[in-house]
Amino acid sequence: MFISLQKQAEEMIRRRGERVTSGRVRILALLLAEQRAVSHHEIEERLQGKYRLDRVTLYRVLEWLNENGYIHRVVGDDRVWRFRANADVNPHQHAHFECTRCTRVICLDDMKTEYSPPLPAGYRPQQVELTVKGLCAECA
Amino acid sequence: MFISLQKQAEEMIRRRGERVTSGRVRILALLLAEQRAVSHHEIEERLQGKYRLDRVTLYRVLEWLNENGYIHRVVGDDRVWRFRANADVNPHQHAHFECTRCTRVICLDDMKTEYSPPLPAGYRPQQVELTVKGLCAECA
DNA sequence: TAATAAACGCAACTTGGTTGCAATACCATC
DNA sequence: GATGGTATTGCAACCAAGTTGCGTTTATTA
Repeated sequence: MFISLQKQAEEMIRRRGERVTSGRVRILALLLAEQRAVSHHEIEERLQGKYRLDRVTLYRVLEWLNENGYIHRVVGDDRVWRFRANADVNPHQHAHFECTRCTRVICLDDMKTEYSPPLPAGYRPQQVELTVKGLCAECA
Repeated sequence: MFISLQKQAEEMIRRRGERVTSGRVRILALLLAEQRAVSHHEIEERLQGKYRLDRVTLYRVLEWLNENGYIHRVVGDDRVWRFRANADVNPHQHAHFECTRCTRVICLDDMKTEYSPPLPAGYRPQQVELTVKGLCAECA
């Protein structure tokens, strides 16, 4: 299943001349298939059996994918990192929705805030993050 | 020092008929004196000597102050809670600035976003949080 | 001032994430 | 296709932030 995503993930990494490892491909493919931001723990659960990966490796792969711009991460109110594959949209301007009941996080990709609030003198903005908290469709 | 803030803090709690304890007063006063959001750890450091408080108690006091609306908390990219006394502004609409170098967090109180981005069907927004990341005046 | 319910302090625990290091897997080159 | 060097992996141990249980102390109310 998701063979095409595996291929797509592999191709994304190879194209940039980075080392293609099974872990990177599997995780990136998994995140590409996902509509929302998933936690380290959730990813670990899905990689059972012969696909299982050491938790440390998983952390490192996620860190690597993040640093190299394949994915991005958000920290929720439960202080847990959640990861999502980057669409080709501007990576420095995205919004998230966080459900206050089930802690699920989804990305609101279609928003295009160019909003930049007034900052004190000397402050330099680099990135604006907007999080809407509330109840998701299932919890509402 | 800050006697008036101690008094103010005490008065805030007493006025609502809640139990006035030295820990609550000290911490609320400390937060009232602060222009930015401070972490549990920072608060602990400032309460040395005869003012020192057990870390667990500190966590519990902060939790209590938060639940009772005296303060609010933000989680930064370092996954650490930071606390700030609530101004009398609308508590459900505030913005923060987070320095990507020194992790300092300040509150941008004067912003008045009424912005509510389009959500998927069935989703119910409760609160909008906007975080601007970048370099603070000292780190820029 | 005594009764009592809420707060506090201590110790032990949990969870999410990190570090060091030896073993293994990519991939470039032969 | 074999080989070697470097990047990645897995394991074990570790760390930091925050939580839980429980006996002791303290703030309030009568």
